[in-house]
Amino acid sequence: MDYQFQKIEKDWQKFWAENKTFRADNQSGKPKYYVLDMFPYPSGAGLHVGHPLGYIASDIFARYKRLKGFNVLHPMGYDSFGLPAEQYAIQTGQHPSVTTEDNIATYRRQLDQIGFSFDWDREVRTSSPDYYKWTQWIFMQLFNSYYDKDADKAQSIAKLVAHFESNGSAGVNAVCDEEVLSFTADEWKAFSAQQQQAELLKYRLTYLRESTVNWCAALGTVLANDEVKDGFSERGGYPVEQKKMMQWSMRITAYAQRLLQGLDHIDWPEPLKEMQRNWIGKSVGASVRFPLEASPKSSPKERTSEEGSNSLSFGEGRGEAASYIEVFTTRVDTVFGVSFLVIAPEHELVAELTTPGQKADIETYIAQTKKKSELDRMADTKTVSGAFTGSYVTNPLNGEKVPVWIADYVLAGYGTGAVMAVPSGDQRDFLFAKHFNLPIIPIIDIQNIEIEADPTKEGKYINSDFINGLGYKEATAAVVARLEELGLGKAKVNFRMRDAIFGRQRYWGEPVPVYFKDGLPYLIEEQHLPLLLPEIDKYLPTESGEPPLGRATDWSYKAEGKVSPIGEDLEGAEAFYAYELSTMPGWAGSSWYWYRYMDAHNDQEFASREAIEYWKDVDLYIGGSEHATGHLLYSRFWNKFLKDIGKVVEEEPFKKLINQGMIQGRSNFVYRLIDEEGKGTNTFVSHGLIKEYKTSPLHVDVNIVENEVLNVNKFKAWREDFADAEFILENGKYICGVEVEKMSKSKFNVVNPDDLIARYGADTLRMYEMFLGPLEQSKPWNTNGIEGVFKFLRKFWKLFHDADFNFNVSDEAPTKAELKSLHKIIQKVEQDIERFSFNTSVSSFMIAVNELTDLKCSKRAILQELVITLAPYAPHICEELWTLLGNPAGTISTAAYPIFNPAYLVEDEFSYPVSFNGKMKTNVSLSLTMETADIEAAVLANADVQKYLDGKTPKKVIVVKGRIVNIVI
RNA sequence: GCUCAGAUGGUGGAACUGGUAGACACGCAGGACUUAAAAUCCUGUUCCCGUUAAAGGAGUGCGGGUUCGAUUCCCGCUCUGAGUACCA
Repeated sequence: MDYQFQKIEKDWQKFWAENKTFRADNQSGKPKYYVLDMFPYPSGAGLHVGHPLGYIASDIFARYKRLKGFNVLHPMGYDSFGLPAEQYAIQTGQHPSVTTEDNIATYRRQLDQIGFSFDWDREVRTSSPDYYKWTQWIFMQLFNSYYDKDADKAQSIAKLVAHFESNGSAGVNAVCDEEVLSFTADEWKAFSAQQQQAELLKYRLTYLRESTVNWCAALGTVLANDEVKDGFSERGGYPVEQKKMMQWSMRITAYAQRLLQGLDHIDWPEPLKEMQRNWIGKSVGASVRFPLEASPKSSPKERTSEEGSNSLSFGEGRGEAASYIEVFTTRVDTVFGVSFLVIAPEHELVAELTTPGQKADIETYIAQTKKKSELDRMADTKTVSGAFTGSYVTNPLNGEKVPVWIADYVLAGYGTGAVMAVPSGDQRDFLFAKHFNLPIIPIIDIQNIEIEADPTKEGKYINSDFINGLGYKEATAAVVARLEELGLGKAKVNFRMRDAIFGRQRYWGEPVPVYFKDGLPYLIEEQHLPLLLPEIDKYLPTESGEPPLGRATDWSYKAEGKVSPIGEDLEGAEAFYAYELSTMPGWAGSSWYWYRYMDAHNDQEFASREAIEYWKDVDLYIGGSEHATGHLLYSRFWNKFLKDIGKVVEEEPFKKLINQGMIQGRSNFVYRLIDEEGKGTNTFVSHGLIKEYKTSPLHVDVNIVENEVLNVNKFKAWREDFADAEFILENGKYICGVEVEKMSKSKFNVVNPDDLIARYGADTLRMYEMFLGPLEQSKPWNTNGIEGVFKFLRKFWKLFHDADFNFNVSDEAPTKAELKSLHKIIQKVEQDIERFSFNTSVSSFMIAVNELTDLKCSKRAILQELVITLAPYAPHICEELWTLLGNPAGTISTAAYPIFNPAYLVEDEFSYPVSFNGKMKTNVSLSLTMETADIEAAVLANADVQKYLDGKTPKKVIVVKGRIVNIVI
């Protein structure tokens, strides 16, 4: 039979499913290997040809590892909570779970067609209650934990309570809100339960607080920083504004240092690690307090907690007048160059600092900055603007009077929202000083500040009191020491990363397992998990602007017992408490899912101890780099937390990570002829001739174009108005234009894997996706060339068959040449897979099959091994041939990868390339056992070489044994 | 602006540690088979000069450098893509 891929592929996919060929066991004598793909959000559009790229690569790797004797865990699931299903629900009234279900069915069908070796018994769906029960459970553990800086890990909140009970707040070194109370043990005990709860909330790893959020009115929800691009929502492109809201947050900043350090120990692409480093944004510097002019010197040592908190930290606490402004600086050595202070327009002290005389100015300026959108503010970095408050602070080291300004180049969200301006060393301060005529004080002898600021660290200090004459390092140390002595500053590490907002005003997400009592949040009891998403009448905010869950009629909790059903006797109604109305964000379910695969059906734990200790972590994770600062950071955070509380064993979840490149679209164009009146005609000009005519380009469906040649008949059938289109051809063909764009329906450049599989089969698709180029490189999809891979598989099939397609394999002993071809490919594929260079192994397979075809090789000894090496790439055809070779069905998946024998590659002769001054001219074939001196003599004696020498004596002859001869003349 | 990645034939790409640049495939051209087409097979295909062959010259974004020898290493520049954006 000819290569009948459709039948073969269907048969084997059925066989794998029925026999659970790829089921992984949680115990095995084999070493474990965990290959994970980033699970997809099941969108309504289904898979396009770009999606499976990473899945194919990981599948090849997983299948290869099985052949290499590993117990491989290779699961797949769905990140099935998300906005699109909800948007669709709003439009159609259809429950998101219904559309999600449908979309998953489509995904599953498409995935199955490609022949992946997933263990489907372990499938997870983040929107399934069996799954989100454990997402909620992890949330509860976070709520019940705080970060102890001395132990440098998360600890049970009970431990903190015990500390408060015996020692009060003294000696607590924890990551917390900036405004925590100082109290004794007795005072703590005297607090009401409510006061205690309010205080503990300031320490919990997930907590509620009023924060400035990215509010997207069009989507009706808040967005995480990584979901906002240039002031617009990443999804949909709607405007995003800053708004203050009560929000659940995750204290990820507690882990900033560990998240940073962990990067040094994982095998991830360097650019991705760099992105995380930038996102975390560690800067080492100092905090410095500038006392306010009029007020008496503060006694700042009483403050309990600003350390480690990343948030704004102003004043002495609530209700009291501030006595200083705190700034963060990375150049504390330049403190004698401070000629003014700048605080953000949103800074808490602005009103207090503004003198009556300056009030009008300041108010005008604030109004002006408020009007500017986030986008304008970012785009416009050149215009200098600001206003003087009228107040002064004192330089803590030289007592000089320093004016306080406000300006929008200082961001409220970073550091303390205030900077000490050193115009001689900082370009922004320099421009500001020039613009407003403020003094610019040189502080380093070699500084050149004629035209711009000079941030040098070289040279000696001048105009700088006790550090005059010192160098950078000593000066910094001396200034910090003096500030500490004065109690007006200290060395400080600042992180740019903020705590992550953990709530969406949306329906289609995990409910937060929290109810409210007297305005404070409490966890529901663990036995009541999962807290199921309630049914609601429509998926919109309530009339009063509450999130959609506010529409649920029975959305409350009875602490001692059960969830209140509607219409229940209202006796004891005061014991029913309202649930949280927001739901968890998209990243909640994806921040731990790799553990659920380890033990997907466990209803006692998120995964059993045994399963976690066996599988430990993900050995290879493949996915897109777009998740660099979202999913991949949050997952590392949750993993570290789970490690801290002893639930998992590894500090980092993903040992090795590979980013597959994005597949871009490749659009084709036709060119409509424009007539004299400037109107479009129904005549189309071939691309090569468009310079001679007036035309306008028009996207054309790439599926009716082959090798840039338009199928004219299909084009006429494509759209009614083209039915009687006419064409101006070149060489009898209509050639289309080409452009690389995003793959999207509106550009008619979407290529569907289903169509390609129907035409060429999954094995061809798999190999072609790999053949396209290096996995990590982004590239446009181009179906041109898929024929080459298809031909290769047919040729491969033919090796096992005679001219009439009868299966025909001989048991003759292989020749040296055949063994050489085989072992070349065994070695090559092994090396290529280990370095994830799948495209080069496809070429090598082609070379091997070409060679064996030329050798007319049909020997079992060769082909049986070749089939195993190809099986990870083209599993269906290999299963079929493996069975035809007489092996039990399905056993190729666990066959042993052939052992490479270098002896078969040993050559005794080598054709030395001989170059003259580095330019290759001729070859001389010599024995590989020859020594350098003999090679030189033999080469020089060669007739061709003599000809090139043309009687000249070589100046030098370089001989590299087994490689090259270079003659210098 | 900063950070990172990249630039090789008509196209996708290969060349792994500095050692024959262009493997493999597409496309194109020519040929075989065929009444014809499709399919299949064979040959050629970096560019320039050359009637063919030979011979010669140029050549991995641009300009320099190191080296017997550079796509590979170093310096400077241009362009493309990604991330980030007044981070004090």
